[in-house]
Amino acid sequence: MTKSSELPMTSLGHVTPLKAEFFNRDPRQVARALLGKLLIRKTPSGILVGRIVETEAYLGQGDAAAHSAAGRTARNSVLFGPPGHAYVYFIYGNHYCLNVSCLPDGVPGGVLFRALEPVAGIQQMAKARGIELARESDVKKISSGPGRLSEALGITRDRDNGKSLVSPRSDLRIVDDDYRVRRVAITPRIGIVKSAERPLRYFIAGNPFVSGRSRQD
DNA sequence: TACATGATGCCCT
DNA sequence: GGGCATCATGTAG
Repeated sequence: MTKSSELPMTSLGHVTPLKAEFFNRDPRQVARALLGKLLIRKTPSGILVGRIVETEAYLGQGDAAAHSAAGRTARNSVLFGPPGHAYVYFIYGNHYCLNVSCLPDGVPGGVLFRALEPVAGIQQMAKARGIELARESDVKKISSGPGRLSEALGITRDRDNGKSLVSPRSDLRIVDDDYRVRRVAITPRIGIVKSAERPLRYFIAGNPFVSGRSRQD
């Protein structure tokens, strides 16, 4: 509330930027709590805003699917650092995925952003994705998927890996606009082989912008 | 230095 | 529903 005046998004009304403490806990709690929050990207040509509708938790220890499972390396070091920082990695030769570090400095863990519901800067995001907004349903192609949302927001490893998501000066932040999530669904994570059965994927039940199979509640 | 693999998305059938 | 592009990273040799 105190910082809301710093953000040029008066059209969205009252918002509260999340602080580092929000991320200083178990990734499962963070993944659940992030649903309904707004991810905000400031660019030279405008503000991009998306509501977080789908996340996945990656536990530092005892989670074979997590990048941090085999210990600290140059690539995954952000996951071992302080909470509230962006961990961006390149995957399948084509896509970037955005995560946020959780837990105290020295303890690995993170949350993957899997899907956003476009809120503002929709035209600019569609352009970044190279898609035409011909029909209403085309909006769902903008940021329904981890690689898609990264492309929509212009997120890359060089530009964003290691960046704070809780600094007032950061061009990438998360805020709370008091949006109420009605119902949360929990399922196994998508696209992994190890620890594939663990229910660590969280999404807003019934939200049409959730990626892949949004059924189940 | 070489090689296998992956927290994906797109296009084709 | 399935195949494939495409490359950074980690590990083996």
